[in-house]
Amino acid sequence: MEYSRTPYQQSAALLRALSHPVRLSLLNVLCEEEQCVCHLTALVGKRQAYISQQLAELRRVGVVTMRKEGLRVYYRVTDARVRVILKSLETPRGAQRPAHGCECPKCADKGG
Amino acid sequence: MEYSRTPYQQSAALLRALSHPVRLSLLNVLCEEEQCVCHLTALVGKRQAYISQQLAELRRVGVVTMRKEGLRVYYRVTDARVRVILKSLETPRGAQRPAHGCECPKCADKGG
DNA sequence: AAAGTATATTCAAGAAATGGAATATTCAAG
DNA sequence: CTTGAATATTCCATTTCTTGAATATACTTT
Repeated sequence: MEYSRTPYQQSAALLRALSHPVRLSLLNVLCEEEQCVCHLTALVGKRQAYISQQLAELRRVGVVTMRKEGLRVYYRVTDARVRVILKSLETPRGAQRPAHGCECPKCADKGG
Repeated sequence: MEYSRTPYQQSAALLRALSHPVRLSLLNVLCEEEQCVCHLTALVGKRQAYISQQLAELRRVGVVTMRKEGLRVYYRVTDARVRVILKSLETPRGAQRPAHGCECPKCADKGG
């Protein structure tokens, strides 16, 4: 698992953790404010064990943190990027400016 | 595969397409401006067929579009969310305000 | 139409994610 | 220390992702 050469490895791992319907809905709630597991379980409408699994996944990449208080466990978002990303998902798609010619390194800068 | 109830399904698919080191590096280049496949291949340093595979994946979720011009094929980003997300990945993590009590629907709003 | 170039697609095997079931852990109360 | 409640973890079968290899397609030139 020698997976840490490109700077994209870590970003990819973050995005992968987010790229799941249930985890997204969890984060969406958590982005507002800290919540306990029972709340999250009720909101998402899945088994508690399953919710815990998904929360563990989110912890694994460090986007949420848990805090115990008696029997309850409270989760909250600890990575600001999550909010930006979740918010951007609501954004309309939008397009981009057209094109221009090609200046491949393969074509122009070919001196290996 | 009856997977289209939550609005998160589609967002998750988008994020999943992005959550890959090679695809991220492709998008990073494409976010600047349109590029041809040979350019992308040279930049990323992988086999051409492989790059095409990843570009196809990105096309599948609609974040890039291809345009033919002779033998060359030019790709460009067509989903504004991609830029926001990629940019946010460079952002420092940042933390969040503390906590408060719990008001589970399970606890308070229990009238099922 | 044959040959060459740039790019796309298909196939398959190994790796990883998914989600259910059972079970373990932790804390509070008695 | 036993019981019960809230949450976490482990195990496993199934599905999905990954990526190399081979091959196909599309366009240009001759």
